[in-house]
Amino acid sequence: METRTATSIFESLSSGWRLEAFRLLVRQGPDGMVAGDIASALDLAPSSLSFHLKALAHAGMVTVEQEGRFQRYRANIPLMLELIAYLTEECCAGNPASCIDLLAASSCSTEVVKAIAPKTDKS
Amino acid sequence: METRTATSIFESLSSGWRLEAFRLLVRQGPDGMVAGDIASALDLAPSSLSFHLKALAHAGMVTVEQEGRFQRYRANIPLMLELIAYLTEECCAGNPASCIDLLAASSCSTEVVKAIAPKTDKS
DNA sequence: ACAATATTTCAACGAACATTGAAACGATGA
DNA sequence: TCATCGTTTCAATGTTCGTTGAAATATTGT
Repeated sequence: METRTATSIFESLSSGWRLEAFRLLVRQGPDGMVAGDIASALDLAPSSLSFHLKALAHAGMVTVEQEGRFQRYRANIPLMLELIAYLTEECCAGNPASCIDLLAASSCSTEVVKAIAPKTDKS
Repeated sequence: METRTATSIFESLSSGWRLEAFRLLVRQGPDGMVAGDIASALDLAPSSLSFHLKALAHAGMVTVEQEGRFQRYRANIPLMLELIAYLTEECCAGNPASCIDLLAASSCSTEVVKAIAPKTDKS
């Protein structure tokens, strides 16, 4: 991932409204949400939400699909994970062992470990 | 992690200079770097670098320690991982299976898997 | 075609950010 | 203590961001 891409994503997540909108869409998963419902959920003016969704879409963090008279937005999970990889790869490169130890404390890694653990330990 | 904390961090990483500085410090690991060396490495005016380091420090992404007449900066790796956990926990909560599949494709998770794999498989 | 609905675009205003150079601060060594 | 070095602070400037309300666009149902 290029620096410019990463800064664009970070900028898109640097607003409270945009971060809440993105996390809301992450929670909805593949179903996504239409603009009006997002605006209602966040209690934000449609005009302002559109501004923020456009910023998220420009950064690639959400996708939009026309659905009748609605616009359905979805979180771009793969890109989110690319961003995480971008941040962590340098850490791992430097001192993999300590980075892994720290990652083990994160909730998502915990999920990963739980998914892998059964193969390593029966207890 | 609170939304406000996360947006503060994202904002701190939304500038090219700050992202480069942070990644540089991540690469240096526990050794960190003094301000002047960071300025040289990035070819940035000391005054401007100070502005950006202050922003990173305010967000908690770097720590600073006086060392004689130098100021030594270090990346706050644990906070970076907390941020990753903040982003990924919602994803995992919704549909753990697909989130794990996607995580497996990320470079750092690859490192994690490599670290765990030997316990699970001798090949 | 017309009206209603969903959403975006636009202009304008105020607020916040980034760069610059000069000045100030604090630590060091002669 | 004096000069020097490393770094930060400050003020000024130009740029970018966020909200608002009105207008425009696009889709649907009558």
